[in-house]
Amino acid sequence: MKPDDRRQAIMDVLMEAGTASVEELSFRFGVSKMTVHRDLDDLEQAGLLRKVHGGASIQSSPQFESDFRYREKIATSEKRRLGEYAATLVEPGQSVIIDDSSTAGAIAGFLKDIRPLTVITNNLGVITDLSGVPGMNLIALGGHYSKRFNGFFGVVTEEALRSLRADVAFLSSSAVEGTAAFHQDQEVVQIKRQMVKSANRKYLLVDHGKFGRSALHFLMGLEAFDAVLTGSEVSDGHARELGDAGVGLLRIDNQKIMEKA
Amino acid sequence: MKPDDRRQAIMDVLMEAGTASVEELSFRFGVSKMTVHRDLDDLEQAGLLRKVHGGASIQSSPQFESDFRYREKIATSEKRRLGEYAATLVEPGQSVIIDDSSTAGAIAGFLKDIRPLTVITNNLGVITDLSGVPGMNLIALGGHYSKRFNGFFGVVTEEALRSLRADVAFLSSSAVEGTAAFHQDQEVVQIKRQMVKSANRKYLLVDHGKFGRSALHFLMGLEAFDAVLTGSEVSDGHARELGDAGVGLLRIDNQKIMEKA
DNA sequence: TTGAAATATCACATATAGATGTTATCTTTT
DNA sequence: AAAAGATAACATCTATATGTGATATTTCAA
Repeated sequence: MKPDDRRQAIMDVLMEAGTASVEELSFRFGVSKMTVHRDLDDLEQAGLLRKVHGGASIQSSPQFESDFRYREKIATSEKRRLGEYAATLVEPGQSVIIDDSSTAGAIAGFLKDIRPLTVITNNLGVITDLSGVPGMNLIALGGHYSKRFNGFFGVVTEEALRSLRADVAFLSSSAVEGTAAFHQDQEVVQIKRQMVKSANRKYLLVDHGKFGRSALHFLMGLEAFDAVLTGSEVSDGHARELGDAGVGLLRIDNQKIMEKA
Repeated sequence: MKPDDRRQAIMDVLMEAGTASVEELSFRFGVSKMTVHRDLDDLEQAGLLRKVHGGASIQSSPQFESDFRYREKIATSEKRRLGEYAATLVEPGQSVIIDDSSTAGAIAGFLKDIRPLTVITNNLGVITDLSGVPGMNLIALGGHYSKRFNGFFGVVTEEALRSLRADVAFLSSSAVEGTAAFHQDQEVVQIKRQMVKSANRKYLLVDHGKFGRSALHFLMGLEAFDAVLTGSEVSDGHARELGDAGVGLLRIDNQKIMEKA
């Protein structure tokens, strides 16, 4: 295991647990405490965690939470799982919309083998990821770049979307309360709404942590989506609530779908 | 000097001279012939050159020439020079269009200090380069991605451009013959033309090697540009030809402008 | 507040992977 | 076949990563 891999792994541990001791990390990765200290210093330098006496804890200010570098890491395993499953909903030859979220972005990696394929996105991560994949028709949505979301937004984006039509769209939102999705940014909301309009089938991908939270702007009701994909970790209460409202919910297990409500 | 730097440097030499001997490279970089061999093997593996007995020569099939990985490397110093000068034509607060070319792309690095600034581009290299620069309002033009040009093209791109207006545009073309610019790709031509329409001042940046060559599609007459920027290496004959036709030509020296025709 | 225990840091020693050079041997060119 | 060049195998060198033990700092309880 190389240093960089170990550091990534440390972040993964932190993302899960929120906090970890030097002792524990040292044992877990089979390296000295000194090495763990050096890793933590490095990661702290990069602004990814905060060292505390005895270990480290994850940065978690509100400002930090909405930073995409943070968001792209949290719940990585759940996101990968959702992404992997979502990719099975796509057939070769289709066109797919992917929004600016890191959750939807996780699909990109799994789409590389489904060719030919058209991918439409305003997500810079996805663009970088898929540019140069042979057999991949990559359509970028322009717009002004937002560092916070690592994507493109605005009238230009919206107009470009209006002239396009896709088979499937994969979106995410930062919060799900009751049977509606919410997002903290008006501009992002605009684009997501247009994406839904421009696609035949629509799926909302949200990790279980998003349930029961709210955000400033109403995005849309969940009934707008063909299905909501989330991790099996989601509480039965939330699952039932959606089921009662007639919203299709797919709880994705590590191996397969758990339940089709 | 690190291995990767040396390999890059070897490519630079090759780009200039077209061919180089192992002996020569070994001496020039102060390493053994064995090391040069290893470098060349590596670069050959990456498809960037062809080994021949005694040295290496550059890959130079027509297909390869129009590959952006190749284009982004040739005449680097001249391009940097043009880019650096071009940046002086931009004032803080303005909006700037940069096209898909690597020549125009070279401006990006020099624009980072001119803030605030709006940059409009379909060049993925520039987007990657400028995303995250604070004080920079980066507007990407969408469109379908072309690996060959590492940029975005098509109706979407064109439409986005139509709704935008910039103070300055920096373009390049693959050939200049007489007093007209040419390009090998129809789709690219479309976008460049719209860029010119969407900008107040327009500059064409071309390294001296582009003069006297031609390409499939007529792009536009040079009189459409406020000035043509090129290296001082350009022949007097070509310079005179432009001057006679009333086209503004700026020959950029290593230190300053040589001549203002 | 103070001192013992826990933890962190520092400076140096060691280990390791990658890069390079050398020489001998094989291959190509003429 | 001789000369030039390429390759292979091994030795050496170097930067980076890691570990160790000494020293400093922090924590917490008395």
